[in-house]
Amino acid sequence: MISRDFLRKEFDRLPHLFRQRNVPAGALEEWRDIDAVRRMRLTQVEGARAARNSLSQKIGAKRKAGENSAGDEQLSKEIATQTLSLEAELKALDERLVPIEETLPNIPQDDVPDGADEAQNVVLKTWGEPTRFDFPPLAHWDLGPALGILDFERAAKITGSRFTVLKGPASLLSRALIQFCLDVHTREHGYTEVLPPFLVNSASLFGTGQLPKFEEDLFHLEGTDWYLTPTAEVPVTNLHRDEVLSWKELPISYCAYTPCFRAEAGAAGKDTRGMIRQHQFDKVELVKFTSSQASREEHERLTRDAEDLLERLELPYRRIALCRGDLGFASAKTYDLEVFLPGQNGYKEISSCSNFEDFQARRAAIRVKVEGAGGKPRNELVHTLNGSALPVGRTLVAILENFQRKDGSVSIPKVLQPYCGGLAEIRRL
RNA sequence: GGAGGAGUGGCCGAGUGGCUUAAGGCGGCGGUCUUGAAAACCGUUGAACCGCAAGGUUCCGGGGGUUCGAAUCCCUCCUCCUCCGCCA
Repeated sequence: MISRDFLRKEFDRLPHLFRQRNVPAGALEEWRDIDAVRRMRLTQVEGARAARNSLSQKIGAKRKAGENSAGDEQLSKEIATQTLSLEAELKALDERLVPIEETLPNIPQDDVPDGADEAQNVVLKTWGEPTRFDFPPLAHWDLGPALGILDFERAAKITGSRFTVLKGPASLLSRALIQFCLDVHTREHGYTEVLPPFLVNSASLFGTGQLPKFEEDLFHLEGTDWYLTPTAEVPVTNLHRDEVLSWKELPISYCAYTPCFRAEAGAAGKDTRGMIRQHQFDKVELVKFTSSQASREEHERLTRDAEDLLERLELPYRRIALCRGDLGFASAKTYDLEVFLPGQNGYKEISSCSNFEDFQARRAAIRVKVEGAGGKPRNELVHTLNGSALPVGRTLVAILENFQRKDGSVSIPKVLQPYCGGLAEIRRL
């Protein structure tokens, strides 16, 4: 959420700050008009309350002294009756104001490239060369079933489309990847591992920005307030919801493995083959809580932590800066990492590393006690960041496609072999 | 699932209708003392909102109600604890 104070003070600049960010037409003007009336009503209501409070005090004193207070009691009642409609109006204005504020997206950092959609994203760096083969490389949806390690048909039978059964070495590799990612982050990158609940409530989803705007992307458990988590970002960021942290603790860095569940509403016909876009996938996620001063630097570091894994796995990738129009709702700046997939002869998103600044922290009330002017302690909103490092399914796809050999077998990246009991290659089951 | 008990500031905890402007303690911050630190002592220290300011309003798990007045009484929901049942 954007602060009300900021909206007021910077109102004239808002159309510029929100350009290309998909803000409904007229929403800002509507917000300004309601806010102006609301402040007038608030002042009136609070004045009436102050009058009643002082009357109540007076009544108490009179009664104690044994004096008659009937006149003051009558007056207090009259004020209450007169204020009733004013209070109702104030409540109604709030109920119109808050939904507008809740659906305004975050404001991008000033170095985020202009652009309406993904076509205007900017390639910042490329690591490695697209893998070359002296034979026509297969896509994983052909390679996997041929090896007998990916089974899309039976998954569809058990559950439906956009699910996959992993078998034998694929299942092993999946497990190895989770372990590998967590080990590197905890032992070398300074993250603390967390294993959170996979079901989250609506307050948590509101905190990170999935609700109320994106409910259709989620799986909701009927008759409950529980949703299947779409990413570990939700439970892990909400670890500190409604808390005041100490500046000494920052930055806090967590990594977490969870399965992720996405309804993929509106994705019909997109990436329907293979296991690129699934209703359920495993992912290791990085989440940081930082001071406002440190968040840009920590964003670079977090992105490097994700890239480091791809480099160790010998997977060619590039780093993309998302343009304003392609930025997610809550993000102030996002780097996407794209891995090279021979089966599609192109780069495909494998990680998304975002700085949300105080947008999520304001929604989730995550604060830090800092020293303010004159040494007085005061609360400041933290900055939250997160990134995938790495999603297991897409990484598995990248390994299968990049490490395939002419005879249809697949070699296993060196760093993963110890995690696979020394297994060096996958052959047909 | 059943029966009891309990939710008060960053933490602990007092408070059963108006001297609560939430006592006291811990922790934090500043100071005195000290070569430095510790201890001791002194001071200070919740949040949101309206307002240029003075000042004001709201918040004692959430919501609703009674009352001139609610942390305190009533209703309801949530969470935690204890015991019982069931269970990996």
